[in-house]
Amino acid sequence: MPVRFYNTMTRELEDFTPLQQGTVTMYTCGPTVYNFLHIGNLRSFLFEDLLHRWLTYRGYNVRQIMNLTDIDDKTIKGSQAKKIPLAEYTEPYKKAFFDDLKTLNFTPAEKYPSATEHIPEMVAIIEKLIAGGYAYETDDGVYFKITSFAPYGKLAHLDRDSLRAGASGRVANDEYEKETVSDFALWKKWTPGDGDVKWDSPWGEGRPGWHIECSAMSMKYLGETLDIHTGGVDNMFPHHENEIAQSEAATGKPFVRYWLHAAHLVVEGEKMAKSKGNFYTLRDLLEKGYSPRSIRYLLYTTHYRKPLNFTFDGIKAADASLKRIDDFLFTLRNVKNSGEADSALTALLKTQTEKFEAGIDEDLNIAEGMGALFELIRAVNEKMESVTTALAGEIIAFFEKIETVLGFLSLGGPGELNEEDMELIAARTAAKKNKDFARADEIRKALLAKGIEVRDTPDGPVWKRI
RNA sequence: GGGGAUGUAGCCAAGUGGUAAGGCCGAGGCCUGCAAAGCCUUUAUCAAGGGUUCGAUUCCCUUCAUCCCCUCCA
Repeated sequence: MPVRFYNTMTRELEDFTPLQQGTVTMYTCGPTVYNFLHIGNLRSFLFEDLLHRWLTYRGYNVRQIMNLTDIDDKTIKGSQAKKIPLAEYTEPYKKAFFDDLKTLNFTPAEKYPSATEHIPEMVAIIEKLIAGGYAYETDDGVYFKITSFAPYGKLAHLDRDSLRAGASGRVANDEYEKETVSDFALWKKWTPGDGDVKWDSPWGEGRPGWHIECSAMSMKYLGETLDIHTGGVDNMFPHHENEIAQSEAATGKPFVRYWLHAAHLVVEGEKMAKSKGNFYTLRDLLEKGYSPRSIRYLLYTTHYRKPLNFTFDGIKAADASLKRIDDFLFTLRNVKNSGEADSALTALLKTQTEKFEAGIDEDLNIAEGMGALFELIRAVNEKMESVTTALAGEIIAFFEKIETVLGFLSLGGPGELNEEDMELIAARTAAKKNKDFARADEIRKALLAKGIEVRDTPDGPVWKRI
C-alpha cells in the first residue's frame, strides 16, 4: 500500500512518490518569531511532525526545512515597541521556539533558516522576476504583477477578478502603490517607520516582502521543485499562492508537487482569540500543570484536515488514555510466562500492525491507527495470562517501533529500586502472608508517598514509579 | 458578496451505499484481604428537511450552526 496524501492543489487523495527515489524534500512554513508558540501553531507543527515521522517510518530519507520568519510587520513593531534591534527582539522567541519543540518531542528538521540570513537569495529571485517581466518597481517597492502569471489562484481556487481587496477587514486597501490591488510586495522600500531595519538592494534600502523568503529558502536548500510543502490552511492564500507565482515565474518549473494543509483548531468549541481569553501558549498549559505528552497526544491524534476541538477535558482524557497504554506496557514487562506463545495473539499483533500502518498510510489517519492500537491492547489484556515473555517482547518491540511515529509513549523501564525500598516490599509480602493486612497497607502507603506504586499479581508484587 | 471545510453517543473521535471503530467519563458486575491493573455488560439511528436508490449516516439539493480564506493569522 502506498502512502497517500490529500493534495490541496488537486483536492484529491494521491499516491505519494518523491521526485528522487528514497528521499523526500519537505518545506514547512515555520513560526513568525514575535511571540511564544500557541496551541494552534502546535497543531500545525505536530501535523508536520507526524508527516515527517511517518515518511521516515516508511523508509524515506526526509529532508525537512522549516523557516523562521524574523522579519515582518509584527517583529518590526515588537522590536520598536521595546526599542531594541530586531535581532535582539526575535532571539528569545527563536530560542523559546526550539525549547518548545524539544518539550513536545518533535523530530528535528534538517535546518531552520531565518529570513534575515537570506536576503541576497531573495534579491536574486526578485531581479529575475523583474527581468522576466513578472515584477515592477514603484516608489515604495517592488511588486509581483499577478496578471503576468496566468495560473495565479490555482491553489486556493480563487478567481483573480473576484478578489476583493480588504474583504477580510484586516488590511487597508490603499496602503501601497500597486497597479492592481492583488499584486503583492516582493520588496518594500525603507520608510522611517522601519527604523534600523533595512538591507541594501538594487532598489535602494528596504526589506523583503513576506512571501519571498519561503521561495528563496526552499529553493536554496531543497531545489527548485519540492516534493511537499505544508502549512496551516490560512497560508493557502495568499502566502502559498504567492509563493507558487513567484517561484514558478522565476524558475519556469513546478514549485511543489504535493501541498498539504492543516485545519485550525477551536478551543472549547470557540475560535481561539486573545480577546476571548481562550488563547493558550504551550507555556500557559505547562504552567497549568498539563504534561507535554498529554498535550502532544491530544493535538496529534486528530486527523490533521479536521478542525480540532481543544478542551481541557480533552487533555485529561488524553492523560487517561496514555495511562492505559503505560499500564499495558507495564504489565507486559512483568510477564513471567515462558510457555508456548498463543498463536491467535501472535496473529493479532500482525493484523493490528497492518491496520495501524494502513490507517496512517491513508493521508495520515492517525485516529484510525490509534484505534487499531487500542484494539490490540484490549485483546492482549483479555488474554494476558496466556501471554508469554517472548510474545510480550514482540509486542513491546512493536510499541518501540511505532514510538518513532507517535513520540508520546513512555518506554523507559521502571529503573532500579534502592535496597531500603526493596526490603519494604519484601516486608509487605511477609506481612500479607501473615494476614497482617494493616501492616501491608501501611507499607504500601509509605511506598506510594515515595512515588512507588505496588500492585499484587498472581506472580507476586510488582512496582512502578508514578 | 465570493471561495473552502466541518457538524457522528455526556466529551473527544474513526468509518462505510446494506442499520456505526477506538479513547475518556458514568453505571452495574467479575477478579482482589483491600487496592491498583484488567475483563465483561451498558449508552448513538450519524445537525435538520427533501431527493436518488431495493436500501443512505455514507451520493445530490436546500436550510441551520460553527470554523477558515478573500494580501502578510498555524
